[in-house]
Amino acid sequence: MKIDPNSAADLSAQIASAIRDSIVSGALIVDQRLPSEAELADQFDVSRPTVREALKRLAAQSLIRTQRGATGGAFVNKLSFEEAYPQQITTSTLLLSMNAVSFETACEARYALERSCAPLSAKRRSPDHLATMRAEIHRQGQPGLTDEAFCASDVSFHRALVDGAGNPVLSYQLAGAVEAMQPLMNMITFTARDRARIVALHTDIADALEKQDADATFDALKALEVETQALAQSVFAAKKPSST
Amino acid sequence: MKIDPNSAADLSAQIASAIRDSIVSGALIVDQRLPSEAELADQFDVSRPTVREALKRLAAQSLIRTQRGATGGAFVNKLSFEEAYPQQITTSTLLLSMNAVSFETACEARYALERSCAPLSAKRRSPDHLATMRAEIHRQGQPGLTDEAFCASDVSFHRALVDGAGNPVLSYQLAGAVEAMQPLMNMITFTARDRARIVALHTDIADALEKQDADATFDALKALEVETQALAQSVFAAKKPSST
DNA sequence: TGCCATTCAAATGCCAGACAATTAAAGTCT
DNA sequence: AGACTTTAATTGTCTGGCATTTGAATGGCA
Repeated sequence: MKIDPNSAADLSAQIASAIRDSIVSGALIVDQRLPSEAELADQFDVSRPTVREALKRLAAQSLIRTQRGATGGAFVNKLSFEEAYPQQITTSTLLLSMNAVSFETACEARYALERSCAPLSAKRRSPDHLATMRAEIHRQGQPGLTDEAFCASDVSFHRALVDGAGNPVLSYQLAGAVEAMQPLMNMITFTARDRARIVALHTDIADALEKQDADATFDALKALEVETQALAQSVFAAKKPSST
Repeated sequence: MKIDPNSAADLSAQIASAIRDSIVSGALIVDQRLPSEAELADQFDVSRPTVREALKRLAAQSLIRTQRGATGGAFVNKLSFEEAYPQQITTSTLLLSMNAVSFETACEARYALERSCAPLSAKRRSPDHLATMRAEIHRQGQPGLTDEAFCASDVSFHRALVDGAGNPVLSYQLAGAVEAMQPLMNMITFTARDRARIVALHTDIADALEKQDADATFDALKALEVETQALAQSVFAAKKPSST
């Protein structure tokens, strides 16, 4: 594990990169303690603050955790799906907002991914998942619900659908796509009529899942995408009544 | 933007979190310059090294970039898909290796996601994408190719398929799923017979895409998943000849 | 002996001040 | 006007130090 003091890159970035490589390659294993900051400073021939900056970089990616005290230090962190979710969501959200991704593109991706869960979820969904979906559908039908709360419930509904597939890798990947859409969805104002249509489609999905009918689930999701795209188009068209 | 000096959390983590929130919420916009380290230290009432640790955390997530010199400083970074790819891949790889995700689960997720690109890719794939896939297929047929090179070519092939859908959000999400599988695939040794079967299925996929036949693409991907799962099962069974 | 309080040492968290390196802008000379 | 020099601002790095946390060793007491 060596660094180049003459490189253009920051020393702390190089050190972080070296340690990261050791973790990814498996040279450092989970829960293994890294040398103390002072020892690392010696090894890399830099000062302690520089080492600390490197460690903070790794901590920001949840690759290590630090613990104070006598037996403390930096430890290789077991990256869990739970820890990775928020990062994935933050990154996805920023990607959408900073790259002028159209609603259409984001929506297309989201439903394409979600449909990929349909067959698995139809096969494996637990009664719990179904109950969550039914509960969210019920909430979505309540009058007086704000648009934000409606969207949040929508996210919960779809999370349950995705989690129903019983595949943590899928759930992780989908978390970004589904949750990152929320800011975009929040830009839409839902009329009572819109909500009724969406609730009806959600009910179709839940019914199909209850019957463990993969094809019907798939089709209902497809219908929901079409509905969502149409709704968005009409809302955006109304907001920006362009000339001619 | 305030922090609590009595909180249990590190000051640098709190500061990073505060700035991150400002970026995500849109209070800080792309390319906007943050106050200098000295000014931030004043504002948050901490020392400069502490501010620096916070900034390095944000830099590790590509949320800011720093520039030295007279007009330098920390700037809100426009997070691009290209920057986000490697992070996504690193995270996905670690998630798989650290959480004892079975080959079966990872493979299932990967192909489920990939199949979601099939209809779009069949519609939109450019001649370029097709050419890349054909080239990789040809490479995969070459004798003397190492298993690692074969797997790398496999990844390129599937990347082309995914990119063919022409949806950057999909490409981003899939990058993690496809590339993170590579270390797992590398554990498999491919016989010439295995490779021939895979190449045949790859050819089926390319043919279907060329004809813009979404259903055939979907089915060929399904067949490839079945083949891959069977292959992995036989390899793992051979490696671990359990008792009885 | 067994248990509890105390002390100790190791490690991270934080700070102050300083210097080096870089870079663009302002100033100066031809 | 253009090329060169100076200057100021900013990040990158180092030194040294103190505060805080925390587990472990120590020692006293029942």
